[in-house]
Amino acid sequence: MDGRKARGEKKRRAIVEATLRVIERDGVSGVTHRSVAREAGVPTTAPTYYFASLDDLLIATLLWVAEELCDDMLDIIARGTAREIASSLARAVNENRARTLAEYELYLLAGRRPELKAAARRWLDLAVEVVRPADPVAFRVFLAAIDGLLIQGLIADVAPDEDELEPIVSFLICGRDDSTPRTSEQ
Amino acid sequence: MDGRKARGEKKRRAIVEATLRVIERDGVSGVTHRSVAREAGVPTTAPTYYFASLDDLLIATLLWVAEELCDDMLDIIARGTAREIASSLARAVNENRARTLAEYELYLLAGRRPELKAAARRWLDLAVEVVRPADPVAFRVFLAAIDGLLIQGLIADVAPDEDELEPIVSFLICGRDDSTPRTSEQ
DNA sequence: AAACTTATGGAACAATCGTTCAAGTAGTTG
DNA sequence: CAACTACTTGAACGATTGTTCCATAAGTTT
Repeated sequence: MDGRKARGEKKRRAIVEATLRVIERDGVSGVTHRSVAREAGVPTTAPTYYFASLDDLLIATLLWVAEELCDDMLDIIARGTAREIASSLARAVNENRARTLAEYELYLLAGRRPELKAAARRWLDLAVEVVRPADPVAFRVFLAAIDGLLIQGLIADVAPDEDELEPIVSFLICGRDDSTPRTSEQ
Repeated sequence: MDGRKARGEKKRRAIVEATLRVIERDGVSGVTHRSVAREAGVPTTAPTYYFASLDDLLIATLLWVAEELCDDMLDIIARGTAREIASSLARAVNENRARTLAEYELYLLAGRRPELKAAARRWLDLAVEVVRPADPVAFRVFLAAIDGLLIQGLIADVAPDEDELEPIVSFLICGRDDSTPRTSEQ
C-alpha cells in the first residue's frame, strides 16, 4: 500500500469537509478554490489537484453530504417516536441550522444536474425501503412534510422547537384517528 | 408627473424580470450585472444604476417573485379541489419546472437574510389567514407537504404528474377517514 | 431658451476568479 | 542508489467580476 495515496485520500476528504463548512458559512456562492483552500489550510492549487473542476468539488461535497444524511435520517424515521422525530427536526433548524441550509442548497444543485438526482433523493428511497409503509400515500405525505417543515423552519422568524413540532409529527405518524399502522409488519 | 421616472420604473421592472429569467436558466449563481443586462437588452451599467448592488437586485427579484407566488398559491389552496391542486403542483414541477426551481433558490436566499424571511413565507401566513383552518395542525401539515412535494418533485427522476399527485393531495385535504372539515366555516 | 433633473451608456479600474505550469519534495519500487 | 510515482506549491495567465466615473442625451420646469 502506498502511504502517499493514503495521505492524499485524507487530504481529499479534508477539502470536501472544508467545502461544506464554507457552504454552511457563506452558501454555495461562497465556494471558490481559494476560499476552500484557506478553510482547509492547504495551498490554493490543492483543490484543483484533487478535483478536476470546482463543479466536481461541489458534486463530491453533495455526494458526501447525501451519504451522511441517509445515516442521520434513517434511524430517526424508522425507529423514532414522534417526540424523537420532532426533537431531531427541531435540532435541524436550530443548532444545526447552518448545516441544514447547506444541505438544501446542495439539494437544489441536484435540481439542475440530472446525474446528481439519485444521490440527493437517496434517503427518500431508502426510507421507503426500510419502513415498508402499509399506506404508501400516507408515507409519502410524511416524507414530503419532513422536507416542508425543515425548509419552512429555515425561513421562520423564530425556528420551531421540539414542543411546537411534536403535535405535527404526531399527526403525521398516527393520522387523526390513530387507526392506521405506519408499517405493514408488526 | 415625470415621464422619465415612469420609463425608469418600467425599465427597473424589466431588469427584475430579466434577473428571474437568468435564475430560471442558470441559477442564482448565474446572476451578474452583465448577464442580467444582456438578458434585459440594456447596457452593462443599467442594473447598477437602478440597484445599489447585486444583492439589492436579488432581493428585489425575491420580493417580486414572492408577491406573484402569493397570487398563484392562494386561490389554488383556498378554493381548489384535490384534483385542481394536484394539477397545479404537477404543472409546477413540469411545465414550470425552471420557475419553481428559481423560486426555491430565492427561498433559500431568505434563509441567510433575516430581513427577507417575511417576504419568503408570506404565502404561508396568507394561506392561514384566508383558509382559517379548523385544525391548525392538519393545515400546517398540508402546507409543509406542498413544499415537500414540490422540492422532491424537482429532484425526482421523472417529475410526478397530476394523476400521481391526486391521491396524495386528496389524503392531505380529507384525511384518511374523510371526516374532518378543512375550514371552520361552511 | 435657460436651468435643472433624470436617464443613458461606454470606458476603465482594481479585485477576484478558475485554471495552468513548472519546479520541487517526499515516498515507493527496482 | 537510481528510476519512478505521487504529492506540493508559488507564480502567473487570461477572463470575468462589481463598481466607479464622466460625458452626453432626453425630458421637465421656470
